[in-house]
Amino acid sequence: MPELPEVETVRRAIHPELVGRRVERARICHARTARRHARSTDVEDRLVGRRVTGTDRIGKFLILQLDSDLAWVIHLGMSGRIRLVPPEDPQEVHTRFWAETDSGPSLRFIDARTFGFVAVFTSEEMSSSSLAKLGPDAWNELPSAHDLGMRMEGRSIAVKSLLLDQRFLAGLGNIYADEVLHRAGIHPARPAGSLSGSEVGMLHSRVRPVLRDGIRRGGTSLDDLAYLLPDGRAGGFLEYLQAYGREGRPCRTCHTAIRRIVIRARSCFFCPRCQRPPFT
DNA sequence: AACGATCCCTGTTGGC
DNA sequence: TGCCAACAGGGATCGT
Repeated sequence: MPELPEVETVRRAIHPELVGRRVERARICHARTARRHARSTDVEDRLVGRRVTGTDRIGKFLILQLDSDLAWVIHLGMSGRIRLVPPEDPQEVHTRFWAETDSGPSLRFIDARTFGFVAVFTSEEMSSSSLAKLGPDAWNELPSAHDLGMRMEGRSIAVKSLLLDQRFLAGLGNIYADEVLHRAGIHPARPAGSLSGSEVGMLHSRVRPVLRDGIRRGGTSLDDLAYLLPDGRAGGFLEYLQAYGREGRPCRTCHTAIRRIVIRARSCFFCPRCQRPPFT
């Protein structure tokens, strides 16, 4: 699934291709993809004629800054994919949005399950949108271990669920949360407030290295349906995962079989030996 | 405020 | 081989 490393990979790939380009044509092909606006044409009308001045990312939200103080916001959801292609390339199935630039590549948004969206926000709309509720970015603004510990204190919620809460920390999804917990040796069902100081320190210390490794490999491409790089290649982090999707396979540290449990309707993969369960 | 449950959506998978 | 229910999951929303 596209999480922080995947979105960051996309951002880095499209930055040199799109910054400075002007949008000449834009089309929402599936109304749900523009659901943050009253009408699909709001997205199209606001985009056409605008120039891309920069790129940004907050958590899993990709932001293309535009002139006229507008922000082009794209969320990949769970099956979203951004392609940069020559305008004459045939359209892929499940193309939900496209934009053509002046003498540059076309951006295509392909999203089979339509959990993703495309929006163009004014700065006022940005500050009242869901982006304003995001917690610190797990890559660019990771709080200190002390700060994280303070915010976990007294919380009964499973630490895995808290890591998925984008208001707590923005950018981790199901894959990277499991990877962080495995590398930190912490069981996903542990109440967040039950972690010792040194456990919070371990957790904190694994966040950026896991994200860094994911970004280095171009993210995780799970299957044909989901995330790919903008040039169509698959990300290479799948074979480096230690926990996610590895049920029954040996832990890379201790060779114990990885287990799968469900917490809050989310799969959690963990090593029962390296990640000790909570006392109950 | 904190937390859990439910819904959205559709390609894939597994059971019969 | 064909059919269909179950499954996957980020974020919004609602109930307790």
